[in-house]
Amino acid sequence: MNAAQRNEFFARLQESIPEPITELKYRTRFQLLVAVILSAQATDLSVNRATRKLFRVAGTPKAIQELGVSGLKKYIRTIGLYNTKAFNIIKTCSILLEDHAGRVPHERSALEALPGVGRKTANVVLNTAFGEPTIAVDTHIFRVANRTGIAKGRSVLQVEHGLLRATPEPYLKTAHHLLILHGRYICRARRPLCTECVIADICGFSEKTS
DNA sequence: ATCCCGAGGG
DNA sequence: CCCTCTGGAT
Repeated sequence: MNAAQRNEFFARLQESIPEPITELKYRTRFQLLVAVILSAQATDLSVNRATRKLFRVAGTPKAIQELGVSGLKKYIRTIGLYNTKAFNIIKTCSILLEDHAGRVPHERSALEALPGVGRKTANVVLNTAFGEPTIAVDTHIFRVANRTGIAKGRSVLQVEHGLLRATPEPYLKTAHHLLILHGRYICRARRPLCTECVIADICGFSEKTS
């Protein structure tokens, strides 16, 4: 894909997606961090259902820490991987309180030092909470990048670096949400809606499957 | 490479 | 039944 096509790629995605923002519900950076940890291998709908009650009762590091692991589990039992997530979130709350004055750190290294936070979650927080030009490669973006050919790679890190090079500067801050929302609703894992896709003509995938 | 792990869709 | 969902730790 050449430079003109890459520009067209993002220009059309932006036109078709008026609000390229997260669908996770949160009020503070801390709540976003918790929601993103919970979103691993889970739908945002499932996460929002749980956090609606959780954040109403406990929306701060101190309040969630006071719930304890078993107390927190009661709110997130309907989300997959809840044992690990409950343990990690309680531990993350104590680290935030002890080392960061209860605030979410802006540094990648400090974010990735939190249990349950890897490169993908750190990238989401840096982009969504702090407005940094990061691209978090999740299951959707990995699929969209490889299918369309905007950035091919076998590993998520490979795709992340490819996307950062392939994305025109004006789209660096919104690329993450443009790609993920396109992947969720159009370029779906199964039965992608190529006939409704605004970039089908510059994508190598749809003609291969017809 | 494997485990964790509920809910929704087909 | 199957696959998929904004992964991380070992």
